Amino acid sequence: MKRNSSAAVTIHDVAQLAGVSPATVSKVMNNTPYVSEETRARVLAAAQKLNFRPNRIARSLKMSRTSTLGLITDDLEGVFTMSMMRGVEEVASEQSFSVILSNSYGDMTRERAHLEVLLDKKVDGIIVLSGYRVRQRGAPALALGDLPVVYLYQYTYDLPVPCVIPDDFGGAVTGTQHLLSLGRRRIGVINGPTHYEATQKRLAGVQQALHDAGVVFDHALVRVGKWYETSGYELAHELMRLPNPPDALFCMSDSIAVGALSALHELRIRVPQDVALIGFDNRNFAAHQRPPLTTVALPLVEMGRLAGNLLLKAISEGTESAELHRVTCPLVLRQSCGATMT
Amino acid sequence: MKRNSSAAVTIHDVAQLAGVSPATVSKVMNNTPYVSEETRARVLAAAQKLNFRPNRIARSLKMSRTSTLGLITDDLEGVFTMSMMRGVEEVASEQSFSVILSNSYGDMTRERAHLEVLLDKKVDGIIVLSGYRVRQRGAPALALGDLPVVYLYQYTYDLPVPCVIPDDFGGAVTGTQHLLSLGRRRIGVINGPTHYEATQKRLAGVQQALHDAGVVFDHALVRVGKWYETSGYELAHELMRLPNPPDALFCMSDSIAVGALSALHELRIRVPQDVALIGFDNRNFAAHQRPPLTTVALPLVEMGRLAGNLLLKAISEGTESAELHRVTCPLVLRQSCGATMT
DNA sequence: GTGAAAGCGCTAACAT
DNA sequence: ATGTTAGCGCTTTCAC
Repeated sequence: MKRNSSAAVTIHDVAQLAGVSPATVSKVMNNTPYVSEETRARVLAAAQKLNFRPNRIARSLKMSRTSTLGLITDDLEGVFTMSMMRGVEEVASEQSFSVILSNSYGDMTRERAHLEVLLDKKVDGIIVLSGYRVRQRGAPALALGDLPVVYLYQYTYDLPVPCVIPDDFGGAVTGTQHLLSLGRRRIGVINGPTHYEATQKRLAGVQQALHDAGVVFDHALVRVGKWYETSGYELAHELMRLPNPPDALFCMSDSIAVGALSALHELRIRVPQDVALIGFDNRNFAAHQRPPLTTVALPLVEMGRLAGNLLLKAISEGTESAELHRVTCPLVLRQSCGATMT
Repeated sequence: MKRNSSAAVTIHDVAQLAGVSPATVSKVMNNTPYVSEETRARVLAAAQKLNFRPNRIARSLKMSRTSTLGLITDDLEGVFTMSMMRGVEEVASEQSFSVILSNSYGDMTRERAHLEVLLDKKVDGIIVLSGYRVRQRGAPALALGDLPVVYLYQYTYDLPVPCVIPDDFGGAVTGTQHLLSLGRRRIGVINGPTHYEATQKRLAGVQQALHDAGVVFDHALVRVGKWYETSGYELAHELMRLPNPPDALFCMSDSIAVGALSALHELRIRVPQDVALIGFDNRNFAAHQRPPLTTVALPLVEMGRLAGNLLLKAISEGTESAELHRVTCPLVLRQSCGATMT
């Protein structure tokens, strides 16, 4: 077998073998109606025999559609990025679209360079993804003309494009209601840095749920730190040292919750009997804690899927909606709050 | 501005404006020598003015090279996948290659489908990545002809392709030597499930290092469990209950180490004073433990870079080496072993 | 129902 | 040093 055995079999070869014209083969391959059953069969047989696979590049050049999406992220290391990408890839491949992955590191020069390549390669649309928590940002680093775009885990007012973010507020409401339903009334909150929008939305959600339930919100029970374990550990200690300590801890990240859990263990405070503990994010380690961590999930895969679908829709329909989609954050019930298991 | 304002400006338009032939424009754009400085300047100016960007699809069709890599993974959720992808993306974009991302979920039917698309889209090469710990596997689900391929985080003997995996054995040796250098002699090992190759290599590494140092290896100090926190917690308890307990714990994943740490805290055993603790993987939570976890790093980004470079090299040189590359796992010094900090 | 012809935007001999 | 020509492999009017 010679080296270049892959010497492309083309539509011509098939045509010749089937005794028809290339045009007819094309019609058959694209399931155009009005081809006689008989020729269709002959062509198909020939294609099969030659193991013919249409050259998508040639097709793309002719049709100026590539069935390819660009996905550009500012963080190809972050813990949230991957699940969203997975969602995008899922819906894309369901419609036999491919996705080209680019990492800008949050650097506008790199973003522009990548966007240029994506434009040159004629992708049919682009998803601009942020790996960090929800943020507002401006237009892409390069004017994209009328190429469909959707923003994922971030939003913009500088461009009329669909944006997909989690409903942090609603998630916090859900988590708080859960705690409330379990009879907890003094709910401590360990939050992340205040400059994140998520931090504020989540705190607001707690307040709202408390208010709706007629429970007074005690500011003394709120602590702000980093998103990490160490913060959770220290701040849980602080909170439990209070004269009138909380009977529940709502940690605004699972990492914080794990740190808090460690503090609670150290203090011989039982979870969930003495203090109910709930996290946020649903990272995969949450299931492996003692006790397994109840948490409000970031619907990352769903968000990715939604973004992908919005983009695909924009591509096929040629119209975009500029809506801000907030995806529901569902409660994931495990043991750290003491609710019955399903 | 009309909707289809992006009405592609082509090489013809530039040629016309510059008053030369399309061929000349092409030469200029591709930096072919032997174009007079003067025309080059004129063409460049025209291109600039029209904001001309060559259509890579047309170029690809003509040259049958796409400057695109396919990356197919069996796990677009796993904790190791992302960093490797990042490495691949890095080296690819350094050479202005794009990478198309596909997820097979480890399913051969899906793998074949994705491979077909990648072939149809004429990618220049393919990386087949496993997101789970090192494994041996067979050929791709579809014959790839002479398209360059490299295996990442897995290897095969069914195909003469380069494979890139971490040096688990060497990493375990390094970790053990570190413990030894700190005066520890009774080294407990908490390992993952035995059916992983990594599990065996790492244990072998510990034995080797012990042997080299003339320290006898005590089988009673080895425990096998899952890769998760809960396992680490339970097995650390078991180990510390021993009549003659270990003075160091080598946990073969950071998750296990975190669980073990939790057990040690519970037992009021000080880390590192009473027991030195070392993990494996260098997950990002390792830095946020109390004390921060010393660990043997999985060189995932490096591995991705190497795989990418091998593929790029295979593409440009038209030749592959079928070597098995084991990438060194470096020690990441933090506080859980008591070594001086740098 | 099927085929001939033109062309998507580019590159690469080859000629000049 | 520059232009002419002939495709790359496919789709798509438009005849027949």
